[in-house]
Amino acid sequence: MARRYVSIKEVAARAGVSFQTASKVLNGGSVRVSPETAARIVAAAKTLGYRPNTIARSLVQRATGTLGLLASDATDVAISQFSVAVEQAARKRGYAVLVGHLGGDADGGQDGADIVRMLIERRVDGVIAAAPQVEDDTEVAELLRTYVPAVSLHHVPGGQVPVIGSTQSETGRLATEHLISHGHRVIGTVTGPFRRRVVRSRLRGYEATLRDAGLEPHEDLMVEADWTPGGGAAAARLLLERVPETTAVFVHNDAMAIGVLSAVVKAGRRVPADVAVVSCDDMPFAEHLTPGLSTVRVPLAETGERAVELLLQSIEGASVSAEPLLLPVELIIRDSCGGPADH
Amino acid sequence: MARRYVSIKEVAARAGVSFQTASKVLNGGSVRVSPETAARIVAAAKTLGYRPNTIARSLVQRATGTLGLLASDATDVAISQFSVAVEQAARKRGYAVLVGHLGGDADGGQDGADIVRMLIERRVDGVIAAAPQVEDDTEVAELLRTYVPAVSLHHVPGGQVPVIGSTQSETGRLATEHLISHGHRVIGTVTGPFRRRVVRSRLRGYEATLRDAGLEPHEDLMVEADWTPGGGAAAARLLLERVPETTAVFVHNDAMAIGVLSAVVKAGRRVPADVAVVSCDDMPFAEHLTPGLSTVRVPLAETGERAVELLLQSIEGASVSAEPLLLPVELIIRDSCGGPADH
DNA sequence: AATTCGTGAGCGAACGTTCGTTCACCTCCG
DNA sequence: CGGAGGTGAACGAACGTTCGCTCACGAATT
Repeated sequence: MARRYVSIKEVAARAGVSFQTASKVLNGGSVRVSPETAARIVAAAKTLGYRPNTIARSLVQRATGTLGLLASDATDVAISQFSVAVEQAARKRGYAVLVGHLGGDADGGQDGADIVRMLIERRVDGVIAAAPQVEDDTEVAELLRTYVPAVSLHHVPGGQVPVIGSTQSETGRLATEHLISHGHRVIGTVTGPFRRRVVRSRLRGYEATLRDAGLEPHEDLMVEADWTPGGGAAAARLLLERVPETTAVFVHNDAMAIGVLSAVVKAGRRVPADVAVVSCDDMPFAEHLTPGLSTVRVPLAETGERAVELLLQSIEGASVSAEPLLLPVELIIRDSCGGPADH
Repeated sequence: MARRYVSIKEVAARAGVSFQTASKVLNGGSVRVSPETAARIVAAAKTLGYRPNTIARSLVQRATGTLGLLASDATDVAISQFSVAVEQAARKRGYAVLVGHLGGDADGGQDGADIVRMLIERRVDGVIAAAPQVEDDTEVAELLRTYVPAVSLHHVPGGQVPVIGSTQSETGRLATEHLISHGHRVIGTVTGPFRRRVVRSRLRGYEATLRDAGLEPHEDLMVEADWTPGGGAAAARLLLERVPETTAVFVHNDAMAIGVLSAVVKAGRRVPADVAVVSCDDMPFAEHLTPGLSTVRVPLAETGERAVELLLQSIEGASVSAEPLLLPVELIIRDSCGGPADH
């Protein structure tokens, strides 16, 4: 209780020097101070328990060494993987991370702009947006454009904010191609919310691949869900009911895949013998589901790191490409799809 | 590029008032200003795109409105659930959250103190520690004790830091009792790292319950793992190999349970018919595993909220109880344990 | 007509730093 | 022995706010 931080002035007084000199020794760079005084200052700082006040420092330097992270409710494992990667990459480079999580998809990302404003008022040096909900939030876009360097994982209406991500249509293509190569002809898909770009891109990949193989995509085969295991289970039930001939499912994330696997089994079918499943993400648990989940690996941790790098460059004034920086995805074959293709 | 924030002085100049008056209107409380001037100031702020600088505000108010969160690598789903809850609870009360994630358990939590120092230098108003790795880190403990109000989810060596959590021994007891009530006599357990207090508490509950039922706990039945699905799978394999008579397993978290389920099945046994499984946490996916995972629900989101409340009280100077605040746990019965007890 | 009061606004100081400049003193050199 | 040069440290200003006090002015009260 009654804790008080000691300021550099008190340290200086104790060491018998001006506070500016103490500042040079304790925090500043080029020293121009005799070893003895320096030692005296350091000793004083130590016995008083001095901790530099970065708030004051930020004020004069006009930089906080802090990055803001706008994340969608990171109960979503994928997002949380990404956030951790971002924070660790940032800290390695001397930056701290201030987070704001949006509420569920339900409230329409209403508070995205509030969070960004909060970050701006706290004068973060840059913002990383990782929230599909803001894909079409023009208010957020406008704030990011005009106030602070930013990088987004998702499309930003109006542009001018660098985007980083993965080739999502490729994700849909890889999964679908693999299922086709196993001889499947009735391939359903359990997706995230249709209005998300990720979802539409993946669907584009899925549909194009089907057409390339001479199969006509059908509405009944595409079931919208909400990224959660429960949603995935419900969607799978619906799919099998609407199109009982379905022999394969492409699921848009691993969390939903958990639910899909369980729903398929509960419907009395075997995976992969009766229904093959391929998903997206490759979360750490995917390998250990029963059966092992085949999934298109999205390099979330790497994306986080690259996002930080990109943002830091942009903070340092480098002008960054308008073209999205896309990291490659990779199909990881396990058991749920029936193993390696056999053609 | 070349973005510059406009300060309140520029707003004031444009509105033709002193900057202190502008401050009163835009950020301050009690107004004492005529409606017309107020309107003029607000208008000027709007056209200039003024955003208050909380850095400067923090400096004079000696409070940042920011909470620090020291979290263990939140790739762990449970921790990430907790962090999200903390951040949302904090923001609801006007606080932002600055996070620091420790590296894997491997590097011994070496950087825990670094993170806390970083938080302190950024002058967070309080710190929430959610990292088992720091359970016996005296340096972190000392920092928390002397510099900043804090609340921890785990024991803090030397005390004086309020602790919040769940009754962990109860967790072990509930799970074990339920398995015994199903008639199981050879009950193994797949645990987190032995050196963690959570683990030891749960083991205490497990052993005590076995003894109460006249069963002698045996070392071979307790297998240490690392909280991950992969670790859980390996541990389960080892357990079934060492004690093939095992008919039930108590797993220390849902992530490992995923691996345990898969390892049991791969060993040619059925869950729950041959081997019953009960776990801890109740993550959103637990319900949707195959079979549905019975698990002792740990109220992580609620714990996060309570942690924030407790911390805020402590920041406001309330002296808080030395006794850990423990939230109740609850056994959720699904299929992996064989359903409700039938005695 | 003299005094009090309230209202609207200005002003100085402080928060804890960093940064660039100035200053005092000593040594060395011609 | 006088000035140049170098070294160690002090000093003033600024960063963008909040907070408490002062001040001018007009209306209301005596």
